[in-house]
Amino acid sequence: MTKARQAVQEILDAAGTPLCALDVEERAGSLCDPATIYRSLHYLEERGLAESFVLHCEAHGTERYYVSGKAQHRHWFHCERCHRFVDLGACRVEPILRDMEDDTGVTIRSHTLYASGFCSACRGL
Amino acid sequence: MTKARQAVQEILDAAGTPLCALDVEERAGSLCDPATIYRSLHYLEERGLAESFVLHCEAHGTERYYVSGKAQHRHWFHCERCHRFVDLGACRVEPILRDMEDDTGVTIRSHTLYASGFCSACRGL
DNA sequence: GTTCCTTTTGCGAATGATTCGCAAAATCAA
DNA sequence: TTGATTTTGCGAATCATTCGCAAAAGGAAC
Ligand SMILES: [Mn+2]
Ligand SMILES: [Mn+2]
Ligand SMILES: [Zn+2]
Ligand SMILES: [Zn+2]
Repeated sequence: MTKARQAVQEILDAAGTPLCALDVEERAGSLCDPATIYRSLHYLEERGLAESFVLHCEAHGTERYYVSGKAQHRHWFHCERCHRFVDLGACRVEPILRDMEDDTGVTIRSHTLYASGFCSACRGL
Repeated sequence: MTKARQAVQEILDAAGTPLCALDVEERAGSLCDPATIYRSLHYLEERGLAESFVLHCEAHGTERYYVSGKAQHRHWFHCERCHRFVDLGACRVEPILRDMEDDTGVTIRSHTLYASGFCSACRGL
């Protein structure tokens, strides 16, 4: 584990919310080059130490977000107004996916689920 | 409804699988400029005539896929080997999302769910 | 701690999907 | 028709991400 990879891992572990590459860069300061951030994220994801999903938000465009792979697999909500993520808790769709596998014959190795709308703070605005 | 928008709508309605912008372009032939394809897709999505999701596949990178908004809302599986989509059937996660709303206080306006792995044809390779 | 080999990094250039600016073309309403 | 509004084509610009490559770092025997 190199210094850069270690730092990225710790940033994700401590975040408590999905981070895009730029978020990680900011938190890493001048520790390493942006390209190394990307490479470290890939490195961690390949080894299951990080997970990612791609979210499209009207305001920010398409961005890939990363979370630590050390926490329990969970899903996220993205607020279209304040652009914060809300933790929706541990994954509840595994049984449904298993049904879908039975129905269609596919073998599911991974899935992406996220929701968007307004968080409770932004709802009445 | 202009000629270009009409054509894009018909392409999505007839597709039976999610299409990326390039797929739509190919099917539209020289009917219009690529920029007009993108603009038409946005136009249709704003009006609920199309839906999209962003999928990241190791082999193809990050791409946005569109489906007709006229069919029932459903979810898709993406094969990591042959890169075809398999229809997973009508959405089954609405009740779970409603529970998540109750648990967290967020208001969900849309959600994205897709799975990936190997389709039945690619499984034994 | 020197030597040789493998891996990682920085830096700048390239990519590729998508978006923009703007003037021409098409639509629409009166 | 006419003038206003919307849409389109085309090329340039964006922007996140990736690449190429040479320098730097790390590692395992001598
Ligand atoms: Mn956002
Ligand atoms: Mn693919
Ligand atoms: Zn909010
Ligand atoms: Zn397949």
